Amino acid sequence: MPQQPLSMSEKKKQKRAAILKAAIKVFSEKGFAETTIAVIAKEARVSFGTVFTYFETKEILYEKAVLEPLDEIKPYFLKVDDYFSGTPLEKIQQMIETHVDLFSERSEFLRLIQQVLGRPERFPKLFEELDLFVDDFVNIISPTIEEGQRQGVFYEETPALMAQSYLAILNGMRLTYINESTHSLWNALTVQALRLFGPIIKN
Amino acid sequence: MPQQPLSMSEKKKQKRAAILKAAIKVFSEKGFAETTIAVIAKEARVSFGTVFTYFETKEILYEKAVLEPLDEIKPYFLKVDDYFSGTPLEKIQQMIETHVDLFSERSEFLRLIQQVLGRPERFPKLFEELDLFVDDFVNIISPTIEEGQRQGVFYEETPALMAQSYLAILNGMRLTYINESTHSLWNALTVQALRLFGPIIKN
Amino acid sequence: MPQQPLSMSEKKKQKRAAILKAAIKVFSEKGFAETTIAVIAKEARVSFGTVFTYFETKEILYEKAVLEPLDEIKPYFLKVDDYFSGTPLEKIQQMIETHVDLFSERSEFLRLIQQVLGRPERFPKLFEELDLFVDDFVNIISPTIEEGQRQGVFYEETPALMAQSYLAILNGMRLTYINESTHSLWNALTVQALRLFGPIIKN
Amino acid sequence: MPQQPLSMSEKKKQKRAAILKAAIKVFSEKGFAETTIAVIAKEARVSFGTVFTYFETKEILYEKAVLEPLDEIKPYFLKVDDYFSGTPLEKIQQMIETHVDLFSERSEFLRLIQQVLGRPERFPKLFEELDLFVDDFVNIISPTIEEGQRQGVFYEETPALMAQSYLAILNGMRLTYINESTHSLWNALTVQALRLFGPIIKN
DNA sequence: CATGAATGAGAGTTCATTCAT
DNA sequence: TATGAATGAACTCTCATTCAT
Repeated sequence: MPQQPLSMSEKKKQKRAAILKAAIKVFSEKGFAETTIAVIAKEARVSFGTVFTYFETKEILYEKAVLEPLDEIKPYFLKVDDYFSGTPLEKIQQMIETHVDLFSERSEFLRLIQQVLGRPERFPKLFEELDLFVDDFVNIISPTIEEGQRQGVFYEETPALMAQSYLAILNGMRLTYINESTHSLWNALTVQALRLFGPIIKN
Repeated sequence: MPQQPLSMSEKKKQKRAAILKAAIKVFSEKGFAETTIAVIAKEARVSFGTVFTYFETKEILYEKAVLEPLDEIKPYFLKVDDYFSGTPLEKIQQMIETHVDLFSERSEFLRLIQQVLGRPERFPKLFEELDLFVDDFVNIISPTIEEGQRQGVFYEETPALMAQSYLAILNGMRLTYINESTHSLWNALTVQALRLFGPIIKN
Repeated sequence: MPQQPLSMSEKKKQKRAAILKAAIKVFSEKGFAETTIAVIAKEARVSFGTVFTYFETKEILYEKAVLEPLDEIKPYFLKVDDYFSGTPLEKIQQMIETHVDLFSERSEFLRLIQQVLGRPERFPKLFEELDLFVDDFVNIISPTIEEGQRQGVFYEETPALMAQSYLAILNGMRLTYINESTHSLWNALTVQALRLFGPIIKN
Repeated sequence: MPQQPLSMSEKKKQKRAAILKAAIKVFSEKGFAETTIAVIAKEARVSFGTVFTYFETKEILYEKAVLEPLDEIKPYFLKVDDYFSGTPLEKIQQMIETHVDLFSERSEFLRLIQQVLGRPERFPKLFEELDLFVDDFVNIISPTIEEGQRQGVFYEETPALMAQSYLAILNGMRLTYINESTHSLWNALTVQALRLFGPIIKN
């Protein structure tokens, strides 16, 4: 019986989640302007009025649809030491594999981020958020890069630039490539990303 | 009298060019959906009715606005031997510098390409065009890469992948970085791009 | 135990009254169309679902919200002999003072009535009710007017018209004036209203 | 031929006027909130899109629909000396007749003004306008009232109050009365209004 | 050719009302 | 009985496109 109110709010949470999931899907495919609330509602199997019950405006829904996936991938970028271990080279290698995997399985992440990066004046708040995320990533990853540099396996480059060029290549990975699940392609891309850090000879 | 129709068509060409230029600017900033013909017309200093005199629909105008810049940058990707010379390493280095320069000065190129790449189902024709462009680039650049590999200065990687990862990092370069005209940043990015081809130690 | 249902219905009555009071306030300020049930509910400190428990539709709630204040002021218009005494002039003078006071303290009365009078086709039932009220007032007040006429202190005018012009001036009193609680203004207005009945020289 | 451009703008003016006329009609009947642009468009026999060609928003259209009639009636209130002549009593009498006539023939004036007066917070700009209009009227009419007072035919009352009570009775005149075109009723109302100024005995 | 008025499909948003809990 | 989530009709406003001038 004490679960009763919980199950109530549980149902609401589920519906909210369903709408958000639908929004992420549709927004990532069609962008903000060409997405209609009606389509999101249909995808979420609710009436379009219900969308407004959970999200006040389309704009707010978009923000949530961007920030929620961002929060989901954040740990894989910011908790490097929790997820990856070994030598700096090994850690970076694991990280890259994880990131490529992440985007290959949930390409919406990439699309939404690209949409925001392409329109900084249109989505200033979200852009700012991404900017901070980049800064955080740079700060988190720098010590590992520096250690690798001391070990002589990474280039003597400012860690910030190395991190940013890595994000650039990640970001620039074409969704069409990504969605092709040819493992050999991923491996190759991973190696190429790694080469931004140090001179890697595949064996 | 025979000049009359010529000067007329000259005037018309100029007007058409003004509209297209305005369209490139506005589309690159606001994307297809959030751009209105009225704004393009204002930017081009013509009435919005005139836009339709030169371009049948908004859709067609967008196509031209994407393809024209694409044609403009094509030579710098496809006529590698005309523009760049020296050893493979030198050629690739010159090429990268040229491309980064190109995007840093006219970031609309990058924006428009990213818009199309982010919506392949929405702009199938344009996407196809970009796809062909990538293929062409890969074919053009491969001999140079292979020669570099034979000389032992480039990684032993399939040239296609190297070319594609290069395009990825170019594409992923953030417009905000790009627009900052700090030369040191460009140089650094150039070096990082070069590292996708071979192990480069800055001196 | 027999009190239980009584106290229950007491509680219900209080809640109903709270909602009606809130409705009167909000409807008088915002009119029918721009009032939302949600705002009334908030004002009454109940959930908006509860409003529908007590009043089937917004339309019905509006009717009650108009008629209840009307019933509240009715005695002051229709029970002239109960409230006022003395010569016809004295009675009318007292009446006017009472009416001006009434509207000055609870301007919602005036607002709601004006809303209905301004939209006879929209609120036919309520308009009819007001019409009957006017007729009743005319009938009630006529004997006093006629007596005053016999005494030579009132104009020789059809009592109906005198009553109606009096209602007109009452109705036309601007709420902004009314809400300013300068007593001198009220007195002056009272005198002016009185002058519709007979030639009054202030001393 | 020089008329050509004139006739163009003439046509536009006519269409604009048709829309405004329709707006005045519908707004006066249904109020702001319950009026839809579609109905105004239908009444004006244009597509509803055309309404927005001439008036940016519904709000702006309402403002024009209130202010234009106001401007139309203003002269009859503010140019007293141009329209009326004779003794103060005669002038005021003519004025009242004119005003009652005005409202009896174009009752929209009255309705629109009442709507604004009933919602000062909702229509602050329009309310302010009406306030200024009242002030102007008071200033204009005061000399005539004062002269009448010197002649002993008007009450010794502050002219401002006399003017305001006159506006009150005008404003409070019920549209149902007004629209009944029984001349005897108008005459009677005119006399009653006059009695706010001085003790009038009908003969 | 150039212009911009006219049109109406289509989108976001509001809100009365219903009804399951 | 009280609540508030769900619904969808209805409204305002935008804007590509057409076409008369």
